[in-house]
Amino acid sequence: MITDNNSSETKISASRRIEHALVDSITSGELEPGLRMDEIGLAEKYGVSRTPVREALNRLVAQGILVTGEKRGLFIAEYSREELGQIFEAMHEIEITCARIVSQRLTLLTRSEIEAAQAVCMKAAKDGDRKKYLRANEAFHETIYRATGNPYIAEIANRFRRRTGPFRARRFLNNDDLISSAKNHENLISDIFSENSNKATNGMRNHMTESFLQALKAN
Amino acid sequence: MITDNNSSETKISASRRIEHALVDSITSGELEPGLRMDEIGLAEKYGVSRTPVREALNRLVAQGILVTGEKRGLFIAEYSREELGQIFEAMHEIEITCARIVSQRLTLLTRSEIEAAQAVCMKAAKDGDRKKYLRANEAFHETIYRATGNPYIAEIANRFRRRTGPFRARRFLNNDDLISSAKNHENLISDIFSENSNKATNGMRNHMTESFLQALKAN
DNA sequence: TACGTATAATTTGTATACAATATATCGGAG
DNA sequence: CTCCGATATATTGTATACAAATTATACGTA
Repeated sequence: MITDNNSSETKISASRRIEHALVDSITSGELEPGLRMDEIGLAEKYGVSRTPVREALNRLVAQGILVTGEKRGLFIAEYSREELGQIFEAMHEIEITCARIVSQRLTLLTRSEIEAAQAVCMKAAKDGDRKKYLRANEAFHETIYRATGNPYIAEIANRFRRRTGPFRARRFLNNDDLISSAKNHENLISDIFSENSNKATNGMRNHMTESFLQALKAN
Repeated sequence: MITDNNSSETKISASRRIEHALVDSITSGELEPGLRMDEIGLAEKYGVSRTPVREALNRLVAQGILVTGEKRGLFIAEYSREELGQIFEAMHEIEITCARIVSQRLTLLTRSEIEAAQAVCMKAAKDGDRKKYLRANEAFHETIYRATGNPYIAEIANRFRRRTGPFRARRFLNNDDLISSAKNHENLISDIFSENSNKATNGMRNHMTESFLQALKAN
């Protein structure tokens, strides 16, 4: 959902605020998959009534971040090994498509943005700042999505990233993992910047395969 | 959103009922893009209060079927020529991905299902039953999505189909258009059934290009 | 003790109320 | 006659209330 522009001075409704807060907590892995979302508890926590909480939860369900389980209530989506394989495959395919498109449509601006995003990743990795790296890594991939010039494709890719967030977050255990991930980006970038569709496709394929393997190990 | 199983004897909430009714009316082109969704009007029409209507509308927004316009209120999404190009490109890429995956994973069951779906299309086309053909065509594509064996990819594809529904619906003007579309399916099927990824990719590419051209003409 | 049943406590879905805000209508000044 | 501003109207977002349905608890019986 093509989120709202500039955060500054935009009057934001309680339901949006809660939605964003929850997406943040969930994708970062702070709230664990399987956890039940308690309407009343959330309402109290955010100092509002159930109504805006329900709106927020509804939107998260539509995004696949929450699901209705066996019991009553909404739960943070959790996936069996097989489902995890499927959802990563889907993300994989979208990412590859993005990489191919970007490699065909590079501009000075998009090249710069991608390099800038990568610089932030590298710095966070070298500083050993795990939390910062997680954010920078997400931003890096989002930059690639945007560089397709197609907001609809970018949105799909972002949604998959949000849904798989909690499972990917677990994989960065030590500082070497961060460095290794950032180095991977370098290869990916050079494949995309080659403006060769096949190279870009394979570059992203490798990057995602790597990423998936580590996620599988960690789950 | 992986809709609820068997329609029979499933107790369905008012908000779901309204959501489904609206999705139906919108994707079939019955309600035109740009139309404003009036909460109060809908509440009266369906004999409920604003609350369930709002829930339904919220979900449609999350699916990109409704958008917030300049003025107050929610509107059926309408797209500029450029946006239409982008959204069709996105759908195009997903469909191609589906076709490739299906061609690599055909089973006796999925082959049969695809052929059965096509038979329904052909019959509707020959009968000149436009409304029936529209439904059969959607079902045909959905069958292909499901044949990927990956519900997450299938869901994405279905969502794009719903979003572009109103624009594709316009293109079938006379009976020849129906026949022509159904014949196109035959080629697509033989490309997919060849179990050759490249053939399947190109087959779907051609099919979608054709479809997009006609949609552009009609919009 | 284990099971089934009645009762209590939660929880969901919907209705209604209301304040805040955006849009429309109207009237007057230039 | 056109533009501006004040007032009226409509609409959104949120709060609260409540019935229906689900889940948990307690109790009695075999």
